[in-house]
Amino acid sequence: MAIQPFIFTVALPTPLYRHFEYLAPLGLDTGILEKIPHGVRVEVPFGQRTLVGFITGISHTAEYDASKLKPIARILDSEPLIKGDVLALCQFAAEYYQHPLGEVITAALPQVLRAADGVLPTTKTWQLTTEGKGLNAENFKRSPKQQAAWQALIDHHTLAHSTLGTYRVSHDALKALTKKNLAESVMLPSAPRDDSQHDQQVLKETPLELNTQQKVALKAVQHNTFGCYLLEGTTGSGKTEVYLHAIAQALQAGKQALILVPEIGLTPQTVSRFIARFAVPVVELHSSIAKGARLENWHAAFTGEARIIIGTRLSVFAPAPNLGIMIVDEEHDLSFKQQDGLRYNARDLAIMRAKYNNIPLILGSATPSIESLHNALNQRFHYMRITERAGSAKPPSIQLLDMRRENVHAGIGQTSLDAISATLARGEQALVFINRRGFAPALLCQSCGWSAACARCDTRMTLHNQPRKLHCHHCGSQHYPPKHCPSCLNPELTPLGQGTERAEEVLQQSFANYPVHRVDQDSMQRKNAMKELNAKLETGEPCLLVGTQMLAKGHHFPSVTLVIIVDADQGLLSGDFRGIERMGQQIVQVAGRAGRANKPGTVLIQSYRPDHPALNQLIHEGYSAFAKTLLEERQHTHMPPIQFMALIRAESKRADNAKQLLQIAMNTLCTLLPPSPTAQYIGPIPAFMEKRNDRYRYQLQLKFAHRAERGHIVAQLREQLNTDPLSKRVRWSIDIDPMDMG
DNA sequence: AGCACGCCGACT
DNA sequence: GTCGGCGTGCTC
Repeated sequence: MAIQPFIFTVALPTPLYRHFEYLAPLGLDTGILEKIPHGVRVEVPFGQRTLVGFITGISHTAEYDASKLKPIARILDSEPLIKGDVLALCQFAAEYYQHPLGEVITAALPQVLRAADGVLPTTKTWQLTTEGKGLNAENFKRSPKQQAAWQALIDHHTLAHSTLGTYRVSHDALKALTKKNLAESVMLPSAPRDDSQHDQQVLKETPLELNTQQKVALKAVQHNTFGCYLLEGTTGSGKTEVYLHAIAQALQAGKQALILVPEIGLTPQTVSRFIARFAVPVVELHSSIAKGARLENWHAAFTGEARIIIGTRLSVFAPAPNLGIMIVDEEHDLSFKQQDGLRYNARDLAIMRAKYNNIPLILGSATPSIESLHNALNQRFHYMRITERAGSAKPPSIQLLDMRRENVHAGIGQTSLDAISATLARGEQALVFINRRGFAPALLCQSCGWSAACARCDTRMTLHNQPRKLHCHHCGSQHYPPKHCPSCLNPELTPLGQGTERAEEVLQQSFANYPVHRVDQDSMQRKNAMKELNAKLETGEPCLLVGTQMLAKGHHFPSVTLVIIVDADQGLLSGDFRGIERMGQQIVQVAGRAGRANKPGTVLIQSYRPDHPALNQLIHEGYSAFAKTLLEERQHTHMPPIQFMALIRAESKRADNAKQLLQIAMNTLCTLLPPSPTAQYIGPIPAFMEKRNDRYRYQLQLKFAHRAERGHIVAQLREQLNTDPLSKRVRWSIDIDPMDMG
């Protein structure tokens, strides 16, 4: 009988939507080849370079011309790094988001392991040889130490060298067994999980008492089967306490918990709350953890040693062999959606992962996304609401200010200034929210109408004062402001509109006796800036906080009793159909910073459109009613989550290239599936900012009534578009379930 | 995506 | 004379 060749299919990190076939590495025998599991990393020659890929299949016949196959250079792992639910999740994501599998798997691994020289931390581990396994206790009658060692290896299969003491296994005995070729020590990449820890105490501190609504919510989650639980609770309602109780149950059952938080939400305080509560290993995974530590944390999750894993969106791919519960905190947050490359939504992938593992998933937010609300009202999610505030905290009183009737000083109304004055006089802290960094969003010549524009983008440049420079917030270019108008030579140029720097300046002048702290990207550059600020705020001394979004997320300011929202209307101006939803979420999130302690808070919302129905509904009936109305609107207009969108984006230095590619895409689409009420295509249309960073950007908006149809059509479109030569000269991408139309 | 090959313009 | 601009083609 002829020897059957081994053909391995390998997923590679290239934008080519195929798998590649390779011959077995040289010098390995059949017995070993047969046992190479899927998901193992391999180093392979690919054209002129070598890449790290992943085994996705083994067969004896090649689809590709067998004479052109090259052998695998080497096998990098003794066990797969991507397997089980994570592998399934990668496969799902690759298909759903139209991305090559090799790139998805590569993205799912920590940076260090994407390179061939990256390996898992190894530990010296003892195991029996085949010969050793074949023996029985009788063989050791005269050497009890060796018998004990042998018995321990029979019971546990492998023993990490560092744990010999705890198992009362003698090193000498093992050496003796090794000499007789009954045992051996190998460097294994992962320490096996110690199952004896299950009965150990999980809690380190006494949990807080839950109120009735929290108890109801917790009871609902007490299932160890798949289910999505939308937990809607205002800031300060004690959502986290519900998470902690639910996690405790999973831990007590010996399971792991995976918690996803927004990018900005992963503060040391968040992590320390988990560490304080639980007596189990907690690891965090996000971009500001150093590479080496990230590999260690990832590895601890991989072996099961880490029982709680907290991380940002990428952690939805974190390995966890024994997952018992997942949590997505602030599930409405935009940072769960990756905005380039593999454009996945970690919240949506979390649902899939919970399904694969048949475990519960809690989605928590004070301001649920319209998507999740839809699922909740649909009964696809369990809907739990906490309306009471935990402890004695009182909800803030919210007031809408009609700015058309206000005396305005640098964007801040007299009523607001009076309220700030009174707050400071009472010895309390106030927060002013302006979602624009810099001094002024425009620099204008009032005699001829010229304004400072970015040369690379279709936008005005923002004036910054420290130092005084014009910045483009879209491409990063900056230069000094001209001394006079370049068009009419007028020496007086006027900064137009309000940014955080100007608000800080004006407020510092008005309230000279109190400190004013600015919180934005620019002022928080320094590593410990936030920490230092928090220390100042914790004294409870009266002060003013001025800042952007940064103030609205994650951080708690317990002494703040007054919140001013300067530009509530800004969201109404954006072209995005989600603009109003964003505005509402932002207002509620910022408002939530007020009155968290026992002092009642006040929120003043400055608006030039105080009669806007959505804004009024939000303020008078609350976020839920507001969101329900938006959902009804989406129902009438067939927008997501009622229908399913895909965006084809294209950009190029020469405008017509991108436009032309999208025109080809449009024609292809119309051939694949003619437009109908259940499949609508718009475009090519210019993106929200047509020119950005010297590139012209266009898009095609696709809307389908059926999710599966979107999948089929977009997959075919992608395939056909890739055969067009123009597709190589234009940067283009497919965005499934886009979160913004920019 | 990379990387090589290949053909044309403007420099030491 | 070469250095380097980017169009084109290929990757098991």
